[in-house]
Amino acid sequence: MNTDSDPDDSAAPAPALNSVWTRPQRRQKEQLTRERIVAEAIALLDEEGIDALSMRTLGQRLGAGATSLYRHVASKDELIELVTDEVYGELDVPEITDPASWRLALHVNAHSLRQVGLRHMWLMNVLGQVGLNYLGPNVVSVTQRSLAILTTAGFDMHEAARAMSTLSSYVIGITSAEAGWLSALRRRGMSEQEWYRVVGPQMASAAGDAGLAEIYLEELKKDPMETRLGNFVYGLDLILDSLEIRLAAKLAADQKARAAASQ
Amino acid sequence: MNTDSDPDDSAAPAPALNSVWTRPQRRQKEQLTRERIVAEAIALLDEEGIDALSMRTLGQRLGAGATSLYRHVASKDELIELVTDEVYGELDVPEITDPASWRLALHVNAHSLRQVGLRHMWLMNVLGQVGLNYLGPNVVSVTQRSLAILTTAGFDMHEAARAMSTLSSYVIGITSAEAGWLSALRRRGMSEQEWYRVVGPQMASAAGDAGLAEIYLEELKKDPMETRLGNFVYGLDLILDSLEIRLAAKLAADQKARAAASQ
DNA sequence: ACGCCTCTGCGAACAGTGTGCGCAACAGCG
DNA sequence: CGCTGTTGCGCACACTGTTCGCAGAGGCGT
Repeated sequence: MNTDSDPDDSAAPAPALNSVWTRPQRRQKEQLTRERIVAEAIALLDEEGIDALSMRTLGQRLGAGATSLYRHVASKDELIELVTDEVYGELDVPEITDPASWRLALHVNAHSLRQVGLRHMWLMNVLGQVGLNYLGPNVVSVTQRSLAILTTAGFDMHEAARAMSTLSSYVIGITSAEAGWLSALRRRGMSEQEWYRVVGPQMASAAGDAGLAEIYLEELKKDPMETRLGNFVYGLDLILDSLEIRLAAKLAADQKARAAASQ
Repeated sequence: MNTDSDPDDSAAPAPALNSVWTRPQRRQKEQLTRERIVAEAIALLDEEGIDALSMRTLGQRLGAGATSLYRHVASKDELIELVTDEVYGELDVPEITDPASWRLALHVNAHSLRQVGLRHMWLMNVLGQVGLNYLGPNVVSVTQRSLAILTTAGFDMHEAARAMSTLSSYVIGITSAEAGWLSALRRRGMSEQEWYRVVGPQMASAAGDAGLAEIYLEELKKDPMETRLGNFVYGLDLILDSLEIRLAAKLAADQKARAAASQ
């Protein structure tokens, strides 16, 4: 179009410094895919926390522009939905055939959920906000397999759903608190002992009663990670104990009914 | 400075239309205080949800500029902390003298927490994100009084703390899911029945097994609010049952030890 | 080999966000 | 009257999520 000093044959229509060399050869680097985006988002979330996840920084880490992501993901909310489902795939939900092993299976299941929640500290946040609105394949599969544990144990579908709701509410609730606590510590760059030392006196003074502070001071002596695990197991066993009792009662009632029917 | 047609005596130093009448007489309207800010923030949160809370809109509702709020509140996070503590004041934590009435007291306590969480649907979100890092007066007071229920029941401080953690984790977890569910519905402007009708088939097709969808279809027939309350009570009783058993065991052991000591 | 057509990436832009800075107006004091 | 400390706020900055229209590239039919 315009006659510039460039000896190139085909004239550049735009600003002149757009030769073959300066121009980025885009398709060289691997393509942007939904899988790559989700994987990188998880990495970013794990490293920097949920506040650090922005489309621009995520795009940067992928060597792409921010808006390019929208070709593969409709919105940030949808991305979070995808990411959540992906992480749900890490859950360990044992399949059982022997009805008697239901308790162990639930134990493993609960611990697995807690571990995943602590590995990805943003997860519990998201789960709390969303309830059970996400219907990704992994979420659905996990729910089904979890329910299967309880139904093969002998619960009917109705009670199995309620029991599962109780159990996962508890695990999500307590792990959410744990993750929030740990990431708050990380943000401030403190260890748990340091924090207790700082806030213990403050707490003791705020409370006329010394009862609360007493516990905190006691925690100082033990390994905090171990303490939290102990607390988790305490509540878990509380729930499982009750389930065991109800199951026994139900099985006895069923057997009685069957005996009465056959007679 | 400039000679305009205004017969006013004192010349305006800045753009001319700054007379005594156009100038807002600020101190007429009641002052901005931390209490007013917190109260209005709660109102805004309840009406529009947590995403709608911005310093600008909050300032607007108070008839003030956005940055004026920062004279009374250090940051938005601190505001949320204040708001959370304020709402904690709504909780009903019965004080008991008769050790035998612990179960009723915890029942009331748990229901109260759920009600507050449903009244302020943003609360559970915040609680999940934060664990027990907020140390406002109401939060501390509630924690103490909740623990008091369990200690007067006969638990030692250590187990009381664990039991309380279990209980509140469960309530927060399940109420968080419930609130997330309800506010998602409100955002879409659907009733619960409508949603089940839409998503039920989708769910049934995603799951090869029809077990999951079966429950959802069953829910369609009953009052959803009642169903959710039933689910909540189921899990609550699960936990309280176990606590009752442990308490009985502990009391028996204590009595035995006392008898052995006195003999 | 050419033209075309769909797909993918991206720069610019828009409306909003939380928040620091410095200036103006006021209340209460001496 | 002036001084001083408190309170409100306009401006500005660095971000955010998201839309739009354009520019290349790959694949296809002819």
